[in-house]
Amino acid sequence: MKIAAWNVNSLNVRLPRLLAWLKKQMPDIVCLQETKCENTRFPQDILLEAGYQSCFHGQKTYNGVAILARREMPMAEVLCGIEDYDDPQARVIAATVAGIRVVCVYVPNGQSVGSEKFEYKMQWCRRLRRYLQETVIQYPKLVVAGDFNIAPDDRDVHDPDAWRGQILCSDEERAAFRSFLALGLADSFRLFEQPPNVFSWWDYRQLGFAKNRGLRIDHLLISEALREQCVASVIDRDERRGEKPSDHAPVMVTLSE
DNA sequence: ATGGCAATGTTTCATTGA
Repeated sequence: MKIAAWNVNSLNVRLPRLLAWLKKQMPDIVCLQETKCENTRFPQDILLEAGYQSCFHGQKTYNGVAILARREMPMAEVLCGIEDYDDPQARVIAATVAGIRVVCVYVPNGQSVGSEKFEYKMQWCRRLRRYLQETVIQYPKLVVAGDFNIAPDDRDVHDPDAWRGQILCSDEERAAFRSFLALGLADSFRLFEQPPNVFSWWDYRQLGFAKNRGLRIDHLLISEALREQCVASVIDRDERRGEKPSDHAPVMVTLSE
C-alpha cells in the first residue's frame, strides 16, 4: 500500500504531470494540496479514467484539497474541513480507504512570524491538533498527509542559520508540529535512515532547485497502529525536474499488507 | 533593502505563496 501527498500548485496546470506520475508510481492513495479548483470544475472523470476515484474540497484561486484512491478501493466517510471549525479556507479533507483513515491537510503558510496570517496559522494548528486527537481515538489506523508548511528541525532546512526563527522554521511552528507527534503520530520520513539534504520544496526563484536550496515541509504522519507496517518513506525529487513542475515534490510512504 | 518565479483573476498589474 503506497500513500502519497503532493502540493500540486494548481491541479489544472499540473493535471498532465499528475496523470503521468500516477501511471509511473501507481500509488494507492494520493492526498493533493493547492488544487486551486472549485468543486464543479474538479477533473473527476479524467481521474476515474486513469483508475482513481476522488473526493475534493475546493475553492476559487486559493487552497483546495483532494484525496484520490484506486478505483477498486471503496472510499467512505468523507469529511470536509476540521470538525467544529468554520474555516472559510478549503484546507482539510478526510476519508476512510482500506480501513485506514486518511486526513489530507494544507496548513496555512503564515507569511511572516508575528503577522496576522501567522496568528491564523497558529490558531489553525491548535484546531487541527484537537481534531486529530479525536480522530486517532475513533480511527487508530490514521495517516495525516500533506503540506504542513513547517520544517520540523534544522536537518530539514538547506541553510538553518539563515532560516532560524523565520517563517516555516520558527520555534512556535516547530512546537505545533511536535504537538501533532505528541498524539502518537510519527514523521514517517524519520523512521528510516535518510541521506542529508533531502527536501520537499524549493523556491522557483534563484535556481533554488538546481542549488538544492530547499525545505522539507511536506509530511506523512502515521499513527502507532500503522508503525509496524511502515517499510519506507521517500520524497520523489525527480518530479521537481523538467517542464512546469510544482514547487513541491511528492512524498510517499509504503505500508506492508 | 529588494526582487527574484509561478499561478490566478481582480488580467497588461496586484496578490499570494514559502
